[in-house]
Amino acid sequence: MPDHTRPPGKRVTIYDVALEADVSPSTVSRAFSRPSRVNSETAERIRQVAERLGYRTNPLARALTTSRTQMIALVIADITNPVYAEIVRGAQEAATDGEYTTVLIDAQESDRLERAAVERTMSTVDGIVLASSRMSDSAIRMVAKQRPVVVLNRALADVPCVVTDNPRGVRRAAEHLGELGHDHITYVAGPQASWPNGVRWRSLLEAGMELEIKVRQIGPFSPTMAGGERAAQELCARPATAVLAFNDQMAIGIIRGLSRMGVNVPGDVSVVGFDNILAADIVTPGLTTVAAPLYAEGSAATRHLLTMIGGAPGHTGPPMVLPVRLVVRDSTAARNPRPGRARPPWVRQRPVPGPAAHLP
Amino acid sequence: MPDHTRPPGKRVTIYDVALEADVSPSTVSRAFSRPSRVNSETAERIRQVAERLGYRTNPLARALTTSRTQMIALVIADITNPVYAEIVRGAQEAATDGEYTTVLIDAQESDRLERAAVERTMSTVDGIVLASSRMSDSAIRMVAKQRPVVVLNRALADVPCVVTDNPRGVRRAAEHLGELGHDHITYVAGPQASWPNGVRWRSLLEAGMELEIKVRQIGPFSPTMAGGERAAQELCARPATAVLAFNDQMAIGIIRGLSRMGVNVPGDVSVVGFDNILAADIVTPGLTTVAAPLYAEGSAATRHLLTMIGGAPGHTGPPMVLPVRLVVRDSTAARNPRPGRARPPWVRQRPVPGPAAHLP
DNA sequence: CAATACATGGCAACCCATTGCCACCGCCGT
DNA sequence: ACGGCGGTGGCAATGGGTTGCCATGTATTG
Repeated sequence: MPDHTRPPGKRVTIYDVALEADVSPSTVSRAFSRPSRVNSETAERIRQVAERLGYRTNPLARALTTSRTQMIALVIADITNPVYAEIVRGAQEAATDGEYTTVLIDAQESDRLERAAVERTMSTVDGIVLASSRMSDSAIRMVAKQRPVVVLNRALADVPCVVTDNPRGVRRAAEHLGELGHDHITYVAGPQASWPNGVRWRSLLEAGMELEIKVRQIGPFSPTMAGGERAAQELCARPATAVLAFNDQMAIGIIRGLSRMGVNVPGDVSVVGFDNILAADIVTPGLTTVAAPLYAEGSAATRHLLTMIGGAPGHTGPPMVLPVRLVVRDSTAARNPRPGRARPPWVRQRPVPGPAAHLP
Repeated sequence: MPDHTRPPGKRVTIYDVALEADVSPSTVSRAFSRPSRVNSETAERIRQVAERLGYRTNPLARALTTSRTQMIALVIADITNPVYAEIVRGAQEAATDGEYTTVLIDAQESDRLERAAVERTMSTVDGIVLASSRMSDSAIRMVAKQRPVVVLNRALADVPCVVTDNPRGVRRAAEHLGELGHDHITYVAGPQASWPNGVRWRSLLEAGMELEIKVRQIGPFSPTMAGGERAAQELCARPATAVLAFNDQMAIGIIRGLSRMGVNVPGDVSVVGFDNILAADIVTPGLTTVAAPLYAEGSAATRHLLTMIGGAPGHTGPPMVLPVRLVVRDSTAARNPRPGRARPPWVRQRPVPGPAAHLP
């Protein structure tokens, strides 16, 4: 029997296996990549020899000829944002199901970093999921030209997209606030490079129109707690009784900022967030928010990407829209519960400029 | 002038560039990988042609000969846990500085998944950072034999490690609770596969010994809010006035669970967590916790890995220890502030079994 | 029994870049 | 004028699999 011990440090290749199993390298290759193409007994023998020698097929070498690495990239805007955790989980599950490995890339909310990372990774992966990309439309199309791409949380012609039903979410939030007696909603904007940010504002404009609620926008602010606290300061200068924040982190920041300044939520101001992150449930007061099916987003986007890689035409129809729901907690309440108070007590003396128009 | 338009879908290779620039492929290769080895004018010409043709060196092909992919893997136990966000940031920064790409792998707290993922990825990366690995020591050593590995949040002979000063953190927490009059601390354990979990408990045993504070352990529980809420129920059966939780998420879960049962934190029970996640600051009451330099952990581990990849011997001395600090917030308070109450009012009638001994 | 079809396995080209080694050139020193 | 030398650039092998095509050998069919 030939020696079992290979010189250490040396990779075991199909050639080594071929030698031991007394077949040609191509047969060894086929035994793994197209088992039906080789006699089952031979295949079994090869598999055993391979096992004994500790052979592992080299994915890089394989990729060189097949140009399939069995890896997909998942680009997220900010790993610090808990929203993405669930999305990642969903994507990972779908990828694993399809025998794919996910490489996660954190763009740190930076257009530049995102492009650089995508650039570097592109040639190494079979496809890309861009979750909340901060890149420009044209940059995304550029990427999509070279690799299968699915875009998450953003709609873009000619590129397959998965989005959540932002208009409906905003509408539900506005209805909810309206029912509580609020006739004016302030939208606290997040990053301008964020697609949902624009959509949410426009949806709020529409909803305001239909529901006869006035709306205005302040910001943009960083989509973080710190950003929310800064927004709170600005809110003091231009008071509001109902606030819709770009996301939960900002909403939480707003609540903290307001309470630090003696403003009560929901007594004086109602606050609604977006995303329903875990923290929304643990803050005091619990945050009313628009919940999205995070896990489903990740998994739907990834599954679609996988079919594209498998050769399906990236059906460039309308984006796939996932449903949302409003989770009502304690950060929203009826407006001005204290009778006789036209305005919350913390309104500064400076008169509020005439009611904000429905901006274009 | 030859045609500028390449057949679409076809990758541009050094051969294409060589043809256009009228040099041999090897010269093109050298123009990029060892510019000093080729005439600067030639190199410039080649670079321009390459630019015009849109040539990008194929990292896979390069890796095949150099066996360097310029990628490292960062394996984390649970992407849902916000602790890792900062670690990832630190690691990513260090990697980017060294011209490396990080591929992030989420093990979902599963030994099995972690092994599988590492297995799949190993041959594709130049090195691995295992952050809070759930694998067995032997499995880790196995991996370390094949690729440079740095282990984070775990000490392991023969493998380079980066850990935080758990003993000191526990000691500080115990001192803090002792100063508040607590003479008994209950440790709420996290995953048994977690190395810090064991260390924290043992450190608490030691600290208890020295500070003359009794200690006991309950658990293990899942290191999540849900796990903490379950722990809270068990805490009701076996009351305590001071609790040290494995991490912040459990601590928050414990606080919620307790308050749901009418127990006041910190009035009746003081709770201390570990990690100082963002949420620790936003819950009510604010969570007293042991803070670790997360970002530094990730970056230190990665930098060390990079030097190993660069050829340095993975100095297998003692682990690198990073300092911690105690962040005191509002979840800890003096024991039994209400005079005349030997025990908090919520103690069930069933007598508490004799004070837990200092277990082995 | 001849003719054809199918199941297996080998040969060799190919994927793309890297690199050791050699060849050529112009220039120097003697 | 000739040997030697540094600077450039090309040839060809290499890394580890994959795959089109052909050559067997066996099984099926008329």
